[in-house]
Amino acid sequence: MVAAGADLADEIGFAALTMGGLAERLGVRTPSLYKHVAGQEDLNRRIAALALDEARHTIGAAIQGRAGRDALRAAARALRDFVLTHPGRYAATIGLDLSSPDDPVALAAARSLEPFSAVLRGYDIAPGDATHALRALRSIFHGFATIEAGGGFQWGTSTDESFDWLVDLVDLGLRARPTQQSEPPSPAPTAHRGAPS
Amino acid sequence: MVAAGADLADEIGFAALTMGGLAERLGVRTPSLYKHVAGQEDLNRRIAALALDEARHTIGAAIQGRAGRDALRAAARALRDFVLTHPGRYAATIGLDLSSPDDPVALAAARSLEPFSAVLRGYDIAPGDATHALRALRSIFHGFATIEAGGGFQWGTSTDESFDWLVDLVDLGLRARPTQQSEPPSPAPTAHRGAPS
DNA sequence: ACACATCGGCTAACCATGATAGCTTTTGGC
DNA sequence: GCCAAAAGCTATCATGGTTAGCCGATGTGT
Repeated sequence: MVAAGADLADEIGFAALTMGGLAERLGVRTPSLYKHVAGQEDLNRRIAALALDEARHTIGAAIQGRAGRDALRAAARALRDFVLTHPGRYAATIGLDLSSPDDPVALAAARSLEPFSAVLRGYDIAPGDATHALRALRSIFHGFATIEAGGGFQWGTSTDESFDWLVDLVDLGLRARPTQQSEPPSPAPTAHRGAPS
Repeated sequence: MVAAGADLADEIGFAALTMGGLAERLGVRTPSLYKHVAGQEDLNRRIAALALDEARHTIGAAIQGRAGRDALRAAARALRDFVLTHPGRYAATIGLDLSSPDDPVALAAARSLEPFSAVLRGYDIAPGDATHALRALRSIFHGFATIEAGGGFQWGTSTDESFDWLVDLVDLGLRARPTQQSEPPSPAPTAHRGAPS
């Protein structure tokens, strides 16, 4: 049922998703939905959790076997494709209340950054800068994808080209940064936990 | 009245802005508002236009007398400050319908990019890449500011530091890009019109 | 076979909000 | 003081989220 809501949101826009609309889509009366979700807020959060997990899996699959700029490119493209093909789902993930750290949505949000964390392992980032770098990647590609999905880029210039240009910009910036001196004594950060940013 | 709506949106969040709430704030009954705006949609767009103009002026003032990285930093900080101090106004500017090119909101949106266009004149960007670079700056700082304003950055790590790190990343990326060969024969792009992206 | 708990649906009703119609009051120029 | 425009009001309606309380189907333990 949450999946049906997510599909409907992708079709008509997340802001236009109503309990009545979803009930109609399911061939059911509105109050029946309350046997499955606690209300619209609950529905929205479940769609968000679904979207975050789907995005993580898709992006994770896209970077398999890649590293460095290839991985960055693949991850960024996978995110962009996800947002363009599932704008409603993705919109559900914006502006969530994440204050309860063990809430399923907050966990999904934290885990959704794992692929980007993996991408950063292909660059020479000082351990103390890991959070900054992760926040940077997230901001950058979230920003592009949401503006593009919202029709914010006017003009004829190809957004595909702009996107590739942006990926190159980020790759160059990550490399141009003064490299950290040799290997730190402590073991490299392991992957057992995606760092929430 | 639009300004009162913008202030209220900053206080309670743009999504929570209602005609009834604004009427109460103004000490007036709801239908009276319809003598001034055509409806909620119209109110939202007017708030968006106000916000875009205010942001443009604030960012424009911040980059006066600066160039290169200083200008980039100043512009990015001014945008971030604007979003953090006026989250409701800024949220009104997201996802606007810009399909009518001579609509006041579309004009304000196009003009709002002028300061970033000016910042880019401090870098050696090939003319054909101007739109890409402008879209990049917009995506990057929009992304960071909206995620931060929405409480999306968890953890204790300072968002101030992350922001400065991001600005450096962009500056380095813009400089590391293979430089265009010498001066183009045509005159440098003038400032008389901000390029909508 | 039967009692019954559970699940998932229903109708009816309520409340908040956006919107419109039509009337009244305020106000400012003459 | 007159009058038209500006700005307010009450009354009313539609939509959408939500709750309460009821009903039928299903499946299980005795």
